[in-house]
Amino acid sequence: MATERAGEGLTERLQIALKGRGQRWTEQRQIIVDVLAASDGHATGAELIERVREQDPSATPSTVYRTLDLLEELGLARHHHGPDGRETYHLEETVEHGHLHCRGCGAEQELDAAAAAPILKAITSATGFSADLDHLSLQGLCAACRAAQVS
Amino acid sequence: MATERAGEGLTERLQIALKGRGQRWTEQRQIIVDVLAASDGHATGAELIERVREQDPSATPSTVYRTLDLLEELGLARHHHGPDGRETYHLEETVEHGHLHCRGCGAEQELDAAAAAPILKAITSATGFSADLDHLSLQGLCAACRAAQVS
DNA sequence: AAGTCTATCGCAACACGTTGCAATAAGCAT
DNA sequence: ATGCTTATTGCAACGTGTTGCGATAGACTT
Repeated sequence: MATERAGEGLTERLQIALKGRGQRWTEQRQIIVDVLAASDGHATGAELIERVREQDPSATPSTVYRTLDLLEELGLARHHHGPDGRETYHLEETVEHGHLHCRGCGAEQELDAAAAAPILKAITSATGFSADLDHLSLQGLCAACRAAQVS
Repeated sequence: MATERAGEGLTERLQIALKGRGQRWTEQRQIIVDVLAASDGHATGAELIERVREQDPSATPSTVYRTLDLLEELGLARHHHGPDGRETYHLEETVEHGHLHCRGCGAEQELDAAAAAPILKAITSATGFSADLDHLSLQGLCAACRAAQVS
């Protein structure tokens, strides 16, 4: 039961993708991918750095952020911005999804692809824009808070 | 035509609102409101600070950000996060609107209330969530880039 | 196996935004 | 006008994320 090691398939995919771009596979990148795989769901940059440092205290923020950027370029990871502008990262394996932040109760809901489909469709027909679900981060009032406020 | 001075009505509204909350009207706040009014459209925190400093070199970032937060609490200003997580602020007088960032060409479109209406409606019916248009910041591909990429 | 090229790393400095605290000054009461 | 209360300010330090640069070390060639 590998709780720390990313699936061999993922590592392999990465090595191949990197080689194809003339880039290199390093111990650090293995650790960062592992950490990202182990923290399924979301993790902020700071959390990821902390966890990477547990395995390799010599790791620095710049390396972690640069690797995250690289993983995004390769389509293996994504990030989005929370309501406070901070970033959270997750592996692309995670189902693509959006986020809803309620400014009333602070709750955060996820928005899966099925629920988002009509929204994305409305966006496209209103604007011609094809929006990325993974960057869709809405703020507003959830149903409960709305009911409470209407009074 | 006052390009630097916020409308007297606005200033008055502010003074009254502040007094009602046991808070104070200061020179700094006047300057910040003026700057915000003069930079119609959007301005980042850093830009606002710079412009405030032109009028009062002793102003500090903390004061500017705290005042912006205050203006938001009073419903006079808003901020939203760009695709890089940085913030942009604008007066509430500005028409409420959302933003569309194209990851292909980097273009930024505004989304006015009329165009957004069906989108907000779709969000509500899919999730029960009542989304804030001013925080609606989408990323994706604009129509032109989509056409170019489909090739 | 040794050498070469250059991607990656660690470091240090920067940029934006936030927070705690002591000094200042706004607004009220006398 | 003078003093009092406390909101506001400036400062300094911190947190997150980014960037430039010299040193390190992968991967390939010979």
